Amino acid sequence: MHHNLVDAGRPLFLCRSASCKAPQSVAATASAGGMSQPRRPVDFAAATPYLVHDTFRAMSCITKQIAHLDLDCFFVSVERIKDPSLRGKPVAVGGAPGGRGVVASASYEARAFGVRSAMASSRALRLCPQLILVRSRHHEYGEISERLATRMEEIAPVVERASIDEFYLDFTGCESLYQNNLAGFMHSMQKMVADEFSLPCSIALATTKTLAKIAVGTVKPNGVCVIPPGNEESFLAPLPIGVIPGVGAKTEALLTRRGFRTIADLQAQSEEHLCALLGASGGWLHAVAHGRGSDTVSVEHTRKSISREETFAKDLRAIPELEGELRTLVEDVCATVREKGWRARTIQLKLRYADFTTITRARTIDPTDDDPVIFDTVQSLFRAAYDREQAVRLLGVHLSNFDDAAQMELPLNPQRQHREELLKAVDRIRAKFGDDVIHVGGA
DNA sequence: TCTGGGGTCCTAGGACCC
DNA sequence: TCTGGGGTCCTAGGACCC
Repeated sequence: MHHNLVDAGRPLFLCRSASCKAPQSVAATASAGGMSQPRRPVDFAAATPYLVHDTFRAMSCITKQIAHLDLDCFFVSVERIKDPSLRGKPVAVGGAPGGRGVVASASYEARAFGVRSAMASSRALRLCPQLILVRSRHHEYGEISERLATRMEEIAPVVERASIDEFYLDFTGCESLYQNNLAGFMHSMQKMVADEFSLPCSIALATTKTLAKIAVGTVKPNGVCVIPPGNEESFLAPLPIGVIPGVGAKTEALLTRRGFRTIADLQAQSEEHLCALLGASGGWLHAVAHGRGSDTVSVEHTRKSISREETFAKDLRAIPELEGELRTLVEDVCATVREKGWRARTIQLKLRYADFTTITRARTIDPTDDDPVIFDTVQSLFRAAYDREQAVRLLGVHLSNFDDAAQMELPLNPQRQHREELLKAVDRIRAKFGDDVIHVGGA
């Protein structure tokens, strides 16, 4: 993702990425008409010789064919499978309405009332009193997303899981496997997702990831959009700059102040001018406005950080209580790290006060996955940082800078081995009986 | 309006090293 | 007496995404 275009009004860097919010304006999309469905499903094992052939072709001809598949209000759609009575109604999945929850996903019926994701649930209910709020079941959504990705890997050559509800598929050079009718195949794929998973989705096909993502936003929900090569600039021109993934509220405000409204306004500027405004990120923005950008769909992805945080139902001040919360967060996050077989080097505490000011404090130590070691570090960071005048709204523990334990491991000494087994056993007990039944003591 | 939780990436500035 | 230059690592903060 590219972020940080703007910091305190100053232009900063922008990196590469692809993800974006839904655009408001819908450009004429060159959807291929009269498309026929492929006659048979593609068997990729059998197709390998073609793939090799097509890969060479793809390398020599530059034009990519990248699809972006985006599940429409995914969490709500999953809840509607479980409870069909939610169909056609304003529904939001999210946190407790009485507490401090926010909306994670809103149905299009709810969006008509102005309900948006990340909005406080209480505000959503004021905007739409008949709104049905459903508690989020993230685990379930993750499993369905996983199954869908696996299914897509059977019918598309290269699949990147961009998020729980977004996927990129690279069809470059494989047109012949789809009867030279990729546009038609987009519709087949959409139908497959509807038939086999009961999930609505939107799909766009374009020459870069960023463009496909922008395009899909113009046809949601339940749309298909194909941008034929060569039509990138004219497609983008009328869209507002805010649809570009990486241009968030701050950057949009900065650009608006400078008189930019549509992507056409960006296209009219030289790269130098945009760089003068935004620093090096201006170059990236210039490329995206002209329909260029990241076109590498990559299959594998390694996590760079693992974190847990919790906003309390009521602000807390008592130190034993706060440290108890920290202990739970540490145990949680450590279990995940051990599951992966990793060890973290950088341990970060996050502290948000009642007035929403947020600080982070980090320390880098020898690689570890050991609860007490990490807890001691977090506790000392907390004791040094906590301003006792203020009540605490949120605490978080964030681990990063991983050493792959399997990779770096020298043979374990017996003590270390014993410790590993102890920690794993504790994880199993916690998983079975709950987090509070057992804690690990010092090494 | 009153702001979740999980991430990614980027910047600046300082420490430290050669 | 006035102050190099490049590189890397670490920390804090922030923009942005779903």
